[in-house]
Amino acid sequence: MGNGASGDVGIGHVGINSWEDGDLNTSSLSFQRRERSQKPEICMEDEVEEYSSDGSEDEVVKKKFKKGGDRRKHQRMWTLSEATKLVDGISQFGVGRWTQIKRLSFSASAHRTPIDLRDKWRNLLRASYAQTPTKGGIEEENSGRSLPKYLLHQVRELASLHPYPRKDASRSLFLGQKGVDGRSVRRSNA
DNA sequence: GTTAGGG
DNA sequence: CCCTAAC
Repeated sequence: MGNGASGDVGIGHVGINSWEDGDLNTSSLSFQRRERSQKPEICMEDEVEEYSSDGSEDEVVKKKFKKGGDRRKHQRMWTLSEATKLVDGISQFGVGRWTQIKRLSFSASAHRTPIDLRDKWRNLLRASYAQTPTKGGIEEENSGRSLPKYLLHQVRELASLHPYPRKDASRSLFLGQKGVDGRSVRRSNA
């Protein structure tokens, strides 16, 4: 718990993931690219993306290369917990508040920039839009690879509720009102 | 500085 | 995921 970032992220499986928290930014103008796509390639036997099955968050790079198929250089996989947290954050503050969401809901995430959240939301929207065609004849049933139905439903609700309310982020919520923060939407920048 | 859109 | 443009 050296950094305030580590709060709920419980990675107790492997002790190699040290690149969890701690902004290792070079603080320079030249290297603003962080160390994305350049993660320390630790060739371990098998790095499986496994969660604690219930409440523990997940945080592991998609580097599942077994003994026979070295497939490094992959992207990060957004998991259900992250998608849930994203949808949850949006349900709390509203769409288009990535910076705020990242600061509150993803404060423990070293990676995933506000832009990343928006990117994932875009993909989620695409999935929520391409679902439920159970009529007509085109059955694009989920191959079980996509997100759960309830998640898709939440995404659809949020998308239908407000595309991107640049006015207010609080109130008008009923999906999972966990406690609307009293912070005004006037969070100007530096 | 942040959000939005496209590659 | 990364870059660019607009707000």
